[in-house]
Amino acid sequence: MRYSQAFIPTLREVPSEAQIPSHQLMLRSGMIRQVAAGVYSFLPLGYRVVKKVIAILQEEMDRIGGQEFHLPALNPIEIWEATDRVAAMGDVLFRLENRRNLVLAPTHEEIITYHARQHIKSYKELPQIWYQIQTKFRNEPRPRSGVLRGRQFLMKDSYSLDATWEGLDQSYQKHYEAYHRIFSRAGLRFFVVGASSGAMGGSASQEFMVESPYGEDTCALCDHCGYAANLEVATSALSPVPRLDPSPPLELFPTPHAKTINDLIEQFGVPEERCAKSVVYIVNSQPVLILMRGNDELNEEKLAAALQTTQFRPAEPEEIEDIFGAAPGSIGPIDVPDSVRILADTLLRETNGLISGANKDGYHYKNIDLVRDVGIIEYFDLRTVREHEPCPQCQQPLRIVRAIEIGHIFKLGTKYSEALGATILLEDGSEQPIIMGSYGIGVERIIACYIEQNHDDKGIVWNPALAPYDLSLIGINVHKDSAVRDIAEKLYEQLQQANFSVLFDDRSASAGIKFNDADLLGFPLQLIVGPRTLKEQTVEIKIRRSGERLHVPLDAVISTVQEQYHKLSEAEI
RNA sequence: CGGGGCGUAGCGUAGUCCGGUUAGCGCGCCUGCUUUGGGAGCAGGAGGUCGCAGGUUCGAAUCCUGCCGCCCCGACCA
Repeated sequence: MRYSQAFIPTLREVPSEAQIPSHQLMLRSGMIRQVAAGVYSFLPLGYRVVKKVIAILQEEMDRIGGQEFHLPALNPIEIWEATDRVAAMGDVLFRLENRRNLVLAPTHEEIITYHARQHIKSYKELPQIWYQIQTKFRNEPRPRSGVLRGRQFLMKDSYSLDATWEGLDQSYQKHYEAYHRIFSRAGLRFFVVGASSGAMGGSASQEFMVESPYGEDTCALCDHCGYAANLEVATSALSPVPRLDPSPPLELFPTPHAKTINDLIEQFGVPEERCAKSVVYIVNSQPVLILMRGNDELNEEKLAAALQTTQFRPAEPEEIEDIFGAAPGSIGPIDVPDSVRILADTLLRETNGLISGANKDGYHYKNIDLVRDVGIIEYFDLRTVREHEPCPQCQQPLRIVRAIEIGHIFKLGTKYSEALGATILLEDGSEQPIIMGSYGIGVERIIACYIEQNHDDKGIVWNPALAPYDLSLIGINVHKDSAVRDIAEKLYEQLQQANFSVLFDDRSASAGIKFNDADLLGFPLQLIVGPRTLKEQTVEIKIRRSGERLHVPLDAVISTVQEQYHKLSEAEI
């Protein structure tokens, strides 16, 4: 491609809406332009990167036996009602209501299961891995960070169909390995965490994560043993609050100025871990009292897992007054109405000597014994892990980091096959729903994360794997200096014959503009043809990542480019 | 959906508080000449419904009301 003919609208200044480096650089390098919040056009340069990512995805999915589909983005709403996901997804699901009710698919479990139901009848036809790379639509309440969270985005989604749970394990493992290869080939530094399966349903789930301050997820990591978990499910090795023996007697005491756990600690000198914080949630319109140790933070994802529902919310202060007869700062587990279900974090399991509200304004109880004084308590892991707590595997301190999710693998089980009636006959003649897995990779996120990890103050630093072009061929004064022009044109031809994709900067712009644009676009190699080096019958090769410059005799240019390019490609893997 | 910020030419912005020439500047763009190894110089030029609608006023980018859009924080996130 000749630069003079190319549509690559680079920007010298950073558009004010872009806050993070990848967004700024994708705009500045002319890869993308915004059309609306969370909606972007990929311009030719950016789309070349998309296509390279897609090629990697296809190769690695094909390698594990995946078969590529192209499923429709327009789905009849009925199929989404059948799995109850119209309600589950709420406003995130785009709906079209002219003539026939349709939705824009945010994911494709339903359609995949629909086809499986149509045609898969026997265990003999399994396993299958079906995938596609397609545009997904999700009406995100808050798109952000450029293409990192869009309302329309490209996803590689795949689905495994198995007859047995062991088969699912194998399909899941294949994806795990394929995902490792994909992200490694893309040049990303990433890690894998155990994750919540959320509203998708199903059992095991892991997320592939890129550490970044701009991430929307938080993970607990152990640098010592490699433990890694999304904070939604992370645990630590903290010891439960030990029982006192003998159990001291229950005692009501006035606490007129204590509204919070910290007030109790400051005013009465009680140890934090002996305080039981009471939190009230309304779960399916029923009140639930949740006891947490001290100032431990309730984790709503864990609560959802414990309750097996996401239909809950914190109670309003007025509701708490109505139910407990006391303000939120004075409630506790003693003398609660029978209708209130009581949950407690496992750190409080069957312990005693606790201080908590008395359900009477201005009073607390001390020496509460959860076994002696409180009715039925259900114990669950409900707390949010904090920085420096001991790793659950090796007791070394945990690190808490922000991360961007680039891939997610799920053991779905039979949720969708049951809802849509996708069943098979087994060897013994019995009928059983197909056992499914679901696996996703965000294409734009790979690109944005790559740029987050590979840029400098001049621009992007592409590796061969994702680079939109292999190299920039820069002709200095091409339009005036016929010697430069002839050599550059000749190299342009030869490089293309040697199968390199080349952006030939044949513009009449000054050298500085060309150098800066080349650094901004950041192709792995720059080949600089100018009168200065041509006097010595050489041209210059600049390696973008290292900044290293080689002066190469004219007859050795192609072979040196091949050699350097090969080196850069090797370095990635 | 709650909180905050912003909306002036392709990009970045001044002016808005305190209404008053023809809305200013840098970059980019067009023409000409001179330049050309890290974002050239000179000269000339084009480009604006000041987000939209209504209101106040002799007069509105500026004040008031409503709406729309974008960004950030939070909630949400299969």
